[in-house]
Amino acid sequence: MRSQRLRLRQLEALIAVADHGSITNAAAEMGISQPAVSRLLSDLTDRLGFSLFDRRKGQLLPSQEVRFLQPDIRRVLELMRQISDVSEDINKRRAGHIRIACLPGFATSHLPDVVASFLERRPGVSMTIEPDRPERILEWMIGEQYDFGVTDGFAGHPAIDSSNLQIRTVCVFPKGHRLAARKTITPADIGAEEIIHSRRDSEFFERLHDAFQAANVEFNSLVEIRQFTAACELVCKGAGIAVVSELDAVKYVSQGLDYRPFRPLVPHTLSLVRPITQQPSMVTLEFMEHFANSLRPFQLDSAMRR
Amino acid sequence: MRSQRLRLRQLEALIAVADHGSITNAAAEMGISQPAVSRLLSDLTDRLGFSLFDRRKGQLLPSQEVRFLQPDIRRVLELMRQISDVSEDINKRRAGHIRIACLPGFATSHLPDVVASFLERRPGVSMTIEPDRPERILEWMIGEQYDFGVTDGFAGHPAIDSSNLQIRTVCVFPKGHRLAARKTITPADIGAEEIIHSRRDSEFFERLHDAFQAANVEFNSLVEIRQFTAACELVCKGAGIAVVSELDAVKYVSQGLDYRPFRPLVPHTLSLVRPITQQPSMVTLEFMEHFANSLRPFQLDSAMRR
DNA sequence: AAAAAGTTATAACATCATATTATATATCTA
DNA sequence: TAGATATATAATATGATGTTATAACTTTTT
Repeated sequence: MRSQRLRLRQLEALIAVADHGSITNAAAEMGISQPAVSRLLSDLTDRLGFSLFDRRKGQLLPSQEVRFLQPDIRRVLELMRQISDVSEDINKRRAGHIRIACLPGFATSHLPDVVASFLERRPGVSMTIEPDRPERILEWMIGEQYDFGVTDGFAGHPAIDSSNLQIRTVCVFPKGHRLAARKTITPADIGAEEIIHSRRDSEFFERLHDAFQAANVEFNSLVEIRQFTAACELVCKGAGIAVVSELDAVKYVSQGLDYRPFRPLVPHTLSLVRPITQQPSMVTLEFMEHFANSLRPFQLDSAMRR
Repeated sequence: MRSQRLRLRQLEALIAVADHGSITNAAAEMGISQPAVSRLLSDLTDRLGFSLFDRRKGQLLPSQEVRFLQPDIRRVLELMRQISDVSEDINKRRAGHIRIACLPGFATSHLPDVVASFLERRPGVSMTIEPDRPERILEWMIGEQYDFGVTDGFAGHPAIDSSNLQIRTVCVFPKGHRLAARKTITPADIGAEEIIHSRRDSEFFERLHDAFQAANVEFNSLVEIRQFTAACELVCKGAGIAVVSELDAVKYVSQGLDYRPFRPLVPHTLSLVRPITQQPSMVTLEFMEHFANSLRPFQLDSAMRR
């Protein structure tokens, strides 16, 4: 008769009685009948093999043995409650963890706003953000180390699910610059300027350079740099001008930068990537949508492209 | 249908599947049938409200949501196992905690041996030992702060259960002392010696003093001190002689002390006390018996008293 | 593409845990 | 000791958890 498995319900009854001093009160507290609790306790006594309570003046006091076990028992019950609560939160998309890999520029310019607004109403959600080079971002995705990635000019890979977004680009210059007089800016307008631009082997540079060639304007290179944000910093300091994603440009208006649309349209291709094999968690899906929405105002939509 | 309470069994199944990659293996591991596990999981899915596993190449991989919950779930299962194990140990008297209050002398002389031999074969048992004055020991008992106490000359109290033991006493002197020539020592033998003795208001001093008076020998007081152990220390240093419990005397033979029985019999009364209201834990009962046994060799039994 | 092998889900049912109500028994209070 | 209160036991209902049998689905092999 040294019976069965230890039951959670028995432990709940034990703690209820310890806390309320009588089986009757414990039963009321648990919302079940007194005999139910009585039997839970007698079963538990059989199971554990020692007496659980001493009766003193009508009060049931936990035995020394029970007192010794109580902390662990309470921890179990607390953890069960917590698991329940957290799974509730997961359903409300209020708990979980999202691992994001992105370009370094993104981690400092656009992403923080998006992340902050996302987390604001989701107290149980946490994130890991890993800024790195595009090649590493792809590795993270393939290895399923991260749930979601932001990179640019992604060519495609069998293990990676991606969607490319065309982001509007603008010509940036220091506030008060002569270019501020123009409504849009063309290669011809900036032939005389020194240009800060992305790497020569990048897809975006190639497209920008083509635009200058087509307009028969010389491309006057000053600095080659990876990140649009760094280019903006340099422009702010008056080092030169640049054509960058509008996404980055807007962050620098408060720091003395001004910008105008660049024509012809030379969009910057942003790639949202994720591991194809792994089913993303619900909260990750929600974040990806949230992120995509945050880019919508900067996207080159069909209306504009015409 | 967002059903019932979270079941332990469901969590066990979840972890088994996560650990063994398939429902079939998990079922084998748990020693139950495959459909049983299948149903536990489907019930749990209903309960939690999100999918638990992604199938990839025939392997079941835990979903992101499950991975997020896994640490807590494992902790619950581990704690349940632990509660089971500890309660086993309690039954074998191998786990528990015993709070002992005793006279300061006891804490350094007799008790350590008894405690050490008791704990040796009981890995899960821990103790609190509080050395204090007799008055405090009684307070501890009345307040149920401690499980067991050792004091002396206890008069009785409605909240305290006690048993008094008569411990043989001996006359102690430095090795090589002239008294070593005698087989037993009487007041007449030590009339010339300076005596180190317990407090004048103690029951034991009174009885000792009476013995001297009955023998018509002057009691030559040198030092009055609470503890027998302290008296032994002084005797070792050659300060004088003393009549102390044999219990304490034996600890000092290795430190240059010698002793002989004292006549007439003036036993020292040791009191073992415990709170009367509180049922002691099984391991405490066992310790009290162990402790009483350890005193038996020093007890004045009826055979000796004649 | 079909067959074979393996895995999982569903159905029908047995058993045990956990609840109920009714009632006997024990314990406390006056 | 009587009455009030608390607890245990009995009879029974229901849900959780198990079983076996079998259908449905996947993956691998032919």
